[in-house]
Amino acid sequence: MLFAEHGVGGTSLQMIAERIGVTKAAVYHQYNTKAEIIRAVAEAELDRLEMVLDEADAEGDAARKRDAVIIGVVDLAVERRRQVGTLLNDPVIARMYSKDERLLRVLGRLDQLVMGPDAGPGSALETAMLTAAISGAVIHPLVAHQKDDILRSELVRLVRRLLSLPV
Amino acid sequence: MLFAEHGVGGTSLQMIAERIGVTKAAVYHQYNTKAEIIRAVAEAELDRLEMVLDEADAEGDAARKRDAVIIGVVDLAVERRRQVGTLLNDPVIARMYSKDERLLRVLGRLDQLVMGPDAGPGSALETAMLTAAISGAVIHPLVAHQKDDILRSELVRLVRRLLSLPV
DNA sequence: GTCTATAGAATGATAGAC
DNA sequence: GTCTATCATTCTATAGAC
Repeated sequence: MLFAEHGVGGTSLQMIAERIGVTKAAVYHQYNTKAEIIRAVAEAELDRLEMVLDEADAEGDAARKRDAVIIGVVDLAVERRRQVGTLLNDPVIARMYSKDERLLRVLGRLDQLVMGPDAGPGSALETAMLTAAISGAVIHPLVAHQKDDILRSELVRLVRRLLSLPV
Repeated sequence: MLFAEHGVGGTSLQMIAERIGVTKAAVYHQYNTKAEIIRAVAEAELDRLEMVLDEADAEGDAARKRDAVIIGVVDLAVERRRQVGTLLNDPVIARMYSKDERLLRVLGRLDQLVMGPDAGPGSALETAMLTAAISGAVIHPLVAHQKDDILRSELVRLVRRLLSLPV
């Protein structure tokens, strides 16, 4: 993904068109502005996260929902290392979505699923740290070379420890 | 900081010059290329991190070093929320420093100080998660509004939990 | 839908005066 | 050291042919 390679602000429509294999004009036929492209990419990533939440929410009780969402989010982050980090960390997207109600709603749902229905308002920091830890760890210089399956199991273990859950 | 606001790739020399209050030509008198500016900013941030490590290393035993580095890194991240995230997450800097020996050496030192002298190679992921969690949490949408002092104490508490340390 | 061609602004970088 | 002026290139975006 180009946004993850050069940052959103450092990616031009020329690059995007060349990567796809068409001209700029063809890209502009699908999207009217660069902002629209950014939005489409961010929304697609949010779709994936929401699917993970939906699947977890289909579980029976709160504990199973929580376990499912932890595994699901870790899987998503490992599978799409760079993209998840871009969504959460790129300053252009951050500015675009700082007041976006969908992003806040999805993060709120994640918070509820992870921390349980009786979570107070103080749980936000814990959830923030959780998502930051996962999305940041998978692209960290110290971990860049790590194999997917080892990364997955270790991340789940550390996340559970962060949440004071039994491993 | 402009790099934190628009990303490194999305920041132009025009913007930098205007922010300082001079012309582009004046900036080019100090730095020969844009890459040189990026490097200077990243090095300054690394300097700060290394100073924190130096102070922690001056403590007596391993446990005190570890406690000092946790508090120092959290303080640094809260004090410079955006900048720390930029150094660790911006793809342009990441590419520039992916094979930089100084960055790897500093992160290695951090790993040693946090995990102790008897830490195995598996500790890298734990340290990666730690730095990612701290640097990512402080700029997270769910936490952006949080006051500095509360953020500081809560982060230290959660970091210690992540490391299985007594709070 | 995709192309060529182009407009007008912004980009990184340089030359030369003060 | 800082300025104005400029260079070649690239940028976002549009017009119009096929």
